[in-house]
Amino acid sequence: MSTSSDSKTGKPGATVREKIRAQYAALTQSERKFANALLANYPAAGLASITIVAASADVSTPTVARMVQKLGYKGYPQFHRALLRELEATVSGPTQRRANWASEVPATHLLNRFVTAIGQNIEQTLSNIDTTQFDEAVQVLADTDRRLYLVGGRITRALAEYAFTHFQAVRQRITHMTSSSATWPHYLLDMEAGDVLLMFDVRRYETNLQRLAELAAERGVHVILITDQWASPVATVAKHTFHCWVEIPSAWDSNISTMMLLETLIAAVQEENWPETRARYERLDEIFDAARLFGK
Amino acid sequence: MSTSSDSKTGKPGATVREKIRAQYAALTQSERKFANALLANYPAAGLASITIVAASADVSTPTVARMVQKLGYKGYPQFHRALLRELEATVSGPTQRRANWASEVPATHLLNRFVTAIGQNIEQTLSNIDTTQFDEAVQVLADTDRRLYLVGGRITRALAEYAFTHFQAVRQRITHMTSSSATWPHYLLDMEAGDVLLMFDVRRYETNLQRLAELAAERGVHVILITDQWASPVATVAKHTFHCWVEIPSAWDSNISTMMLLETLIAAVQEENWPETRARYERLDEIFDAARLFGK
DNA sequence: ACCCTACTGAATAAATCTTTTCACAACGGC
DNA sequence: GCCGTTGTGAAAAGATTTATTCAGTAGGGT
Repeated sequence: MSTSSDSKTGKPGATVREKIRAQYAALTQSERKFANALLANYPAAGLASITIVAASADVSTPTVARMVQKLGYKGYPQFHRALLRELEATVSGPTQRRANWASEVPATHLLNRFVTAIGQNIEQTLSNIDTTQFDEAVQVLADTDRRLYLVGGRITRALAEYAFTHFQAVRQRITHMTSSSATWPHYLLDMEAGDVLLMFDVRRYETNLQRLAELAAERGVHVILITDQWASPVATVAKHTFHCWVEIPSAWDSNISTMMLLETLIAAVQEENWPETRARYERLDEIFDAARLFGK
Repeated sequence: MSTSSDSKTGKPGATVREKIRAQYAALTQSERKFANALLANYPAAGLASITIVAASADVSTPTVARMVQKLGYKGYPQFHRALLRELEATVSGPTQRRANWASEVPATHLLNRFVTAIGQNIEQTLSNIDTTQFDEAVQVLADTDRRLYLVGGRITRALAEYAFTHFQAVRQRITHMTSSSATWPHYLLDMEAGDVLLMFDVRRYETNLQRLAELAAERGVHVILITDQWASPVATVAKHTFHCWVEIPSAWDSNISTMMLLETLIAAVQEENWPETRARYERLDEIFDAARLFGK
């Protein structure tokens, strides 16, 4: 469908938004700055004069002028008119309220049903988090005197993996326990009282994980559990439990809210000890740069 | 606060529409002509230059200038700004609804700042998805005549992993290309024209992935790219590209919107061929049950 | 018919916006 | 490290817009 010439100038009838998307790769840094500002407040952020619009995106007027030409408009006034025509069409259309979304995604489209469900899940999850518990868990996770173990179930293994990659950038002494439960006894052997086990367990709950949590708890390990709204049996031995709403119109469960909680935990741990984290990031960058040269 | 002039010009905070209604009796014939044109196409008919706006209402510019002063604005530019602010408020309506997610969590708490950012990312991502492209990509991903390869970068490997686990439940002939690029040539060897490569690449973009995408594309492989708002260089060879907004108040990028897009794709592929998928889920359950007995 | 008042838009001057040019800065390749 | 390329914004020239003035016109009252 999409030909190469389209990607240069965009279809004549395309919306400004579409044109920006089509051209995004070809935009320079400042131009993207403006593009982002416009997309973030579309179309209002493009309906003032070029001077004002440029100033509020914190770029110069020539940058805006150049960009609209890249998008295929002869000049700023033409671009302005295009936005206005779009606005006119949108407002006179039936779905005035959700103009921003509805303009491109029909309400009945799977995308929209899905995002609505996810929004509800996030809302539910958030309103069921006890900030005190959250802050406590963050303290524990940020404490490098404790070794941190990560483990997930069949589906949530990917989340544990994600957690591992990010926590690795933030702190040391982390272990991702592979999913194969056959190897778990070896890890248990090394766990000490005070160590932390961050565990993901959503339905269908796995007996293996429960057994692991029990054994760890017996050894004085601090178990933090991220589970679903119905709560894994692991909750009985966990010191901190977080519930994530996961239902979506589908045969399986969504892990968006789970991931949201995870990312927030990571961000909080990172903030907890920012100077050290920052130093780690810098060193990490250096090493990646070195590795890149390596590969060449 | 309320002066006698308010009764003439309307309350300071009133919308332009309200001000026009309030002043309508005091307007002259030509001014009403313009007022009607504006109300009929609100607010677009007031967002161009005074010259254009006057011409399309078939009145003179002084008429418009006089009228906006009657409404209480110092001049046309101020009137223009007022309309723009209204538009902004309308369009950002759904965003403000997100503020209610806050529930009990204090507004300044990291959780809240984070969730707000994520909400914006999801919204941005959604409004930048072309449903046609989305539907096309789903068709391709659901086609089991094509072999499906999955690959991610350093961070997004976990997403590829997640995609693999779920796609496995939905369809056959899938391969998760491990992150170690040393093994990629073997996979490339087996790729045929028409096969699909679903690739995750968010900044910092990896040269390896770009090279892989190029080689695959040369062999006629259909590359589907999930990237960030700044677009990975892979986009140039990808048949379908999806942009996910990933910025959060943190040193790293959020992959919530990425994951949302992924889950939606999986759900769509699943719906595409529901009877078969359902049968697979049932058999999968049986096998898990059998495996459970196994382990005891 | 006459005047008076209020309204309207052509014309204009001032202000603002738009575009282009150009010099400098940042980056990547050699 | 150097050089060519590319990106960026200050500045100025050119175009447009805005506000005002003012002459002409329409309508209502006497």
